[in-house]
Amino acid sequence: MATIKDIASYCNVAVSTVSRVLNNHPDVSADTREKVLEAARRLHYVPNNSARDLALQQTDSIGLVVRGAENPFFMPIIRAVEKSCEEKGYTMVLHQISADADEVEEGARLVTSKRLKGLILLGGRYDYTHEDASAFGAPFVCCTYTNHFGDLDLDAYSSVSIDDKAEACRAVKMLIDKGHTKIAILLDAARDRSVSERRFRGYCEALAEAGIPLDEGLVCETVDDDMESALERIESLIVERPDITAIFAITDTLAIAAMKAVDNAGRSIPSDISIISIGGIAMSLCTTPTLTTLAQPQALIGEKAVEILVDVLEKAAPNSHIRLETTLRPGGTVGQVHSGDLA
Amino acid sequence: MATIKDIASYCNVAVSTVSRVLNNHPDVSADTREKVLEAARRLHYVPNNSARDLALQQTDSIGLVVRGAENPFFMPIIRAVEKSCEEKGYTMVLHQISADADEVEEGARLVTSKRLKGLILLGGRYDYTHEDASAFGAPFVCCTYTNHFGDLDLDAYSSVSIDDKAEACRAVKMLIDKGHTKIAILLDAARDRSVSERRFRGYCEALAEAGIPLDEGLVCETVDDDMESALERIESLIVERPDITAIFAITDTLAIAAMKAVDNAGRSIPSDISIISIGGIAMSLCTTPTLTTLAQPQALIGEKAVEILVDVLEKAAPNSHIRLETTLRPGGTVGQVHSGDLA
DNA sequence: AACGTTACTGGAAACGTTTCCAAAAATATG
DNA sequence: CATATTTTTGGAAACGTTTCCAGTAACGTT
Repeated sequence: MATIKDIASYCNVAVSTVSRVLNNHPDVSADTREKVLEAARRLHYVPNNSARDLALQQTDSIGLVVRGAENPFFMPIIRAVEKSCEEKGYTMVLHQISADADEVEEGARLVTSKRLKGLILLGGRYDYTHEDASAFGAPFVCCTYTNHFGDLDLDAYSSVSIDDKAEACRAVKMLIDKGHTKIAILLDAARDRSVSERRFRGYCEALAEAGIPLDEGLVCETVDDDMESALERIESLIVERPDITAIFAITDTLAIAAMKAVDNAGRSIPSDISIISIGGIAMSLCTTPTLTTLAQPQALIGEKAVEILVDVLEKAAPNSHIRLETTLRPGGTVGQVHSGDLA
Repeated sequence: MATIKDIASYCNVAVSTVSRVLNNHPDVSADTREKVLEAARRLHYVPNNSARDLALQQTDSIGLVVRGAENPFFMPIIRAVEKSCEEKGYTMVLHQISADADEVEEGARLVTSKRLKGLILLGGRYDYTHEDASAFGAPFVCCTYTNHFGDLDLDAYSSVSIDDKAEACRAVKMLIDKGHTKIAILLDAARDRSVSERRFRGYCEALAEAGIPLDEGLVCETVDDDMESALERIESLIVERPDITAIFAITDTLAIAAMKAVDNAGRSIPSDISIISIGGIAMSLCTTPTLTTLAQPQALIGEKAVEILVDVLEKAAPNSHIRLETTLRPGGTVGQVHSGDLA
């Protein structure tokens, strides 16, 4: 493995000169530059990142902390993050955390132990503070809607996300427009300060606008990272509340579990029960009937997250918050409310 | 950020002593050890990996190269790999490659540029050579069945996998036992030298044993990383060959696409067409009917892969090949062949 | 021709570890 | 108690970069 020193002695120049060439520093003559590059090629020089990082007191690693990565929804995002990192010369370090882990604590540990330059958070909260930001000790981007909250420290970090509340509201309204009033909502994990909570708010808003009172019995919380338990939980909801005519699932995964649960209960979709969700995973194209979902631009989320982070890192750009939109992917799971239920 | 030097001056000992304590070297007295550890705690010492790696001329990174990571099947494996790496003090570096990329080339590039200590391959070929192994420049474990081929260099690398051929044979036999003879097979990507090919061989073997001739018209190759095109491809198969009564899909994802295709064609499962696959993804519990599949021990694959690799790395253990078994997850997609089709 | 610029280059220190070797201290042996 | 042995410690070099500072060379300007 050739080193800079090897190149230097090979070319009869100083180590510092070689380093300058390799880093495209301006103060070096054209012919020595050529000579050095030629030698580097000839000797198959590969830079030693450890040494570089040590000298520069840095790393080229960006951490991707994801909660609930078994959710297929995240995979395209992870892929996009990795690809974008690669393109910009960074290394993505993936770290999955369990549902009940504290992402700030884990993230902070990661940043110091792996000397990460920045962090991207998937599936975390929406309300980080300056305190959290300084706990991390590195800039971070969270992929959860964070804007428009008066009490948040929006300049402490960046975010890339859809407007969870608005999109949820949109989804539920589509059900209401079809005449549904008994609309259940499927939430994952703790509702508190998460995507779950924002979408729940959207659900509430849509109901409120339509003058439908919130029925706590229609609110169903499950644990997302376990399909079986989710299924169980939804099944009992459907049995307990036979008056349900529609379900809004906050993720495709939950929607798919719900479809199964509905089927298990001997009801059919969409004639008995309509289902809509937010997500856009590939698998939802293959349910029967095809799942009606508000599809998020998954790859774009990943790309934008890296873009923002790198700007903050390299250009000292201010933190920013990007809002993306979903696109309705019409399927066959939403129908007019059954006439018998209207009575 | 406290360094070893800080600890040394704080304790009035030499830098080398501190290093020894931190690395659990034996030659250090109990009380200095205690004193140093106390100081380390007090000063919030975090080791600098770059420096460590530089001195040791190594990295603690293990590369996970995965082809087709959009397949939800891989996610639990990825997670297990990350977890195991963490536990053993390594960092997993995930790298996704496209369907047509050469994993040896990509892997080799990765090993030098990121100075990886070892490699784990997901979704690659089954027939690596000594040449490939030395191209990598680091030990590697592939998660594809590799054993029992006379012409392979089995001591050049390790593997962890189910016996693809045997398991495929088992699956197809289950269909044959139900009276099916017109059994289609769904393969992803290029059949050549991949999991796909091994499972195809199992399919052939089962047919041969039952005296059923291979019908090339029942062999359907798709591209796995695109649900839509897979769906399309399978739909036309079903239309072209209305005599099909059963489908063996080599992955759950393909099976789910097939279920949709069958439904689109107005046929029903399992009364018209039976489906079985190899996989075990969580989502397959939520299809209607529930997918009958031979479930792989996903987490175990990841754990074992890391275990083997670390043994090779740390204890210079010889390369080894681990075979795991699937467990039948009975669903509702396999039924007796329809009497009308028996004629 | 002397000088001041500018363009380029080399030397050396620094980054935070590990590890070899030698020295010092502690302990055992006669 | 002197010596031999073992245990524990310190000093210094090394890992491969980057970068600051000083120095040389080339060049134009008066």
